[in-house]
Amino acid sequence: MKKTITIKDVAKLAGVSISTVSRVINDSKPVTDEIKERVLEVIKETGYIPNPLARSLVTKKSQLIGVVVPEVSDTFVNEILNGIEEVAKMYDYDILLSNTYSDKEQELKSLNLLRAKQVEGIVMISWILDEKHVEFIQNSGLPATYISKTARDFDIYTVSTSNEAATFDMTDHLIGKGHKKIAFIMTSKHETILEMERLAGYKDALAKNNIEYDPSLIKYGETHYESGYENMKELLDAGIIPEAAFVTGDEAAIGAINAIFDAGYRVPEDISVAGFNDVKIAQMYRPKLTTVSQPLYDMGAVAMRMVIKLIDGEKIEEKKAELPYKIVDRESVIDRK
Amino acid sequence: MKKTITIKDVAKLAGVSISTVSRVINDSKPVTDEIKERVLEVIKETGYIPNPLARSLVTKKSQLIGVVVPEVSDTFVNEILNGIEEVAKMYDYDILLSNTYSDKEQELKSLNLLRAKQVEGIVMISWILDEKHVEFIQNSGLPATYISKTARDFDIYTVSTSNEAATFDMTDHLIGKGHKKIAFIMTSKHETILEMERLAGYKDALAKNNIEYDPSLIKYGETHYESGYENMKELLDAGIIPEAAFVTGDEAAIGAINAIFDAGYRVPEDISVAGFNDVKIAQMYRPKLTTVSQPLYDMGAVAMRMVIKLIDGEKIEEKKAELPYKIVDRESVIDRK
DNA sequence: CTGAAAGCGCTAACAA
DNA sequence: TTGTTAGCGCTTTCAG
Repeated sequence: MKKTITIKDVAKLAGVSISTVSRVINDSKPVTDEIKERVLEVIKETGYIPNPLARSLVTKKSQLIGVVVPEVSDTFVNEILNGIEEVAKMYDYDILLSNTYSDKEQELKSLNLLRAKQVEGIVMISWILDEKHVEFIQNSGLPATYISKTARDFDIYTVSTSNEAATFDMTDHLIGKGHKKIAFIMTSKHETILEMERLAGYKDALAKNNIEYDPSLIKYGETHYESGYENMKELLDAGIIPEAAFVTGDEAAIGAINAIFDAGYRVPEDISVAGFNDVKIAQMYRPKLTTVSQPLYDMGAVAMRMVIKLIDGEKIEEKKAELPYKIVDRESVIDRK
Repeated sequence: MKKTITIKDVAKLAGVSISTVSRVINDSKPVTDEIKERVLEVIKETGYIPNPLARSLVTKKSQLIGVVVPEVSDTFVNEILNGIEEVAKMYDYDILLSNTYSDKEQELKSLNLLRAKQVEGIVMISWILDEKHVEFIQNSGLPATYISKTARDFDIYTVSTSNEAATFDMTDHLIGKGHKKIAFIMTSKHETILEMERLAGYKDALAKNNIEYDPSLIKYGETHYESGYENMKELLDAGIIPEAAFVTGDEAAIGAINAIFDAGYRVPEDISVAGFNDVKIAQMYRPKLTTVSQPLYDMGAVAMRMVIKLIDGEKIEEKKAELPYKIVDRESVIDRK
């Protein structure tokens, strides 16, 4: 173990007081050039690094921002994370990452933990916002932004894309391609706000096109591959063969496609499949996935930028940043007309 | 802003000294039950959380472990990370993540940064170990482990799988399936240790089976999808149509498969393709990828466990943990015999 | 078993 | 411009 060298050592070696040293490292106050140089010299020689812990303790600034995510290994989350990280680095913040596995209990724990760790702000990715958490964060007085699909009803800083509108558009797009019997496989559970909004979008599109709503075409699940596979398989096993399936997540959509393959059908010739998010694999997979593209990276970047502004006490005009989505038409949806 | 409540407040409210409060939160010394309860009561009421910064400052333990990775969004890295995180959480450590984009310069910076942040140990994932970095870490006296494919020559704590043996085995496996003209697409650049080891494995397998080595079948690249696609495309465009392609990374392998598709060939009927790593998508993709499976999660877990042992001053018998790999035979390789 | 006091490494008044 | 000093919130001797 190496003895760690402190500000005192530097001061002694340079023959000045510790405050002077402090001043040169932060250049917070003027210091004579000559002395400054001498101190810098010593710092270089000794390889001294200020202890950020001690510094944080007094300044109450940790240069840490807490990021809570439902699941790091989810590619969707991953791409948002890239945006978050980039901006954090740009402003010299470090990130404390907390994985909640979409567990509400764990989410609260993470929040607590992060607060304890003295983070200066929080970015939270959560499909479904919980009143309790919002309250918790607001009580803590910490600057925070949410990346979510269901933040509309809260008076908080959010970045999102319009979930309902996107669902509507994709459904409408599918109908436009001549599909009528459209399975709707959600990557969210029953009775959540997310589900309600999506279902509303789906139903509205149906209604607009005079197609009757058929509940047996609806499935609830999760974002991962297996969930999509299972749900589609259940449909097929039940003898329900849709013309198209709209799965609200790309990984799950690919799962669905594989289930279709395994049941002996072709995609898109027999059944078209559309996804949501436009994650990397959407382009890697064959057939390339038709999906709703969201500016994932940007969402992360914007959210992070917002908390930093909040930390710095800058004003933000608009609490809700709604980023644009778009339909990306690739190979997994066929034109039936 | 809420006034944060400190140990002093708790002490006053409970009518005891701060040392007593400290004792009950750490239960480091015996405290009368009655008093203990009173203090606990106050803590609950006030929602007091000890400031870890202050604590770390005196104990010199940050409960932080630095993890430096080449690229978080790489699925390979991601799965290792899961193992790392799980173990960290188990032992109550937090993780400070640093992304280097495989840049040697950045790697050194990250290391410095982490050290400054007072991490107690380091886990580093790096394909190619650099003498400088190893030296840096060793000088810092920080407990560290490396997850790497090329750590053999250093006297450091490493977890890895045998790169050369795995390459040999897969090549041999391909040959066993009746392939002779086997393209070898590496996800590493020319003139790296990694490349040399892999090439050695490949050549040895060829030699063992009396197949002549053909340099025009060899390509160098990177781990990502695009790189695999490009390399395969170049081969095909040059009129070189192998019977099989061994790509030393799954994402790149899928890229290669797509290049083959786009050129109008079938996989595996026309060209077999094998990958390396057995990342999640290897099973999601169709045809399912034949690949070398490495216990990614375990590698992360083992590495993390090692640093923690190191931090705790426990002895570790073996500096090199070499984890087993295995050939996973799925659908992307056909039997030609 | 409990309290007083020192001190972790640093910043920020306050004097000089 | 510089040094002295008082903390930041906590743990840990050291007395009692």
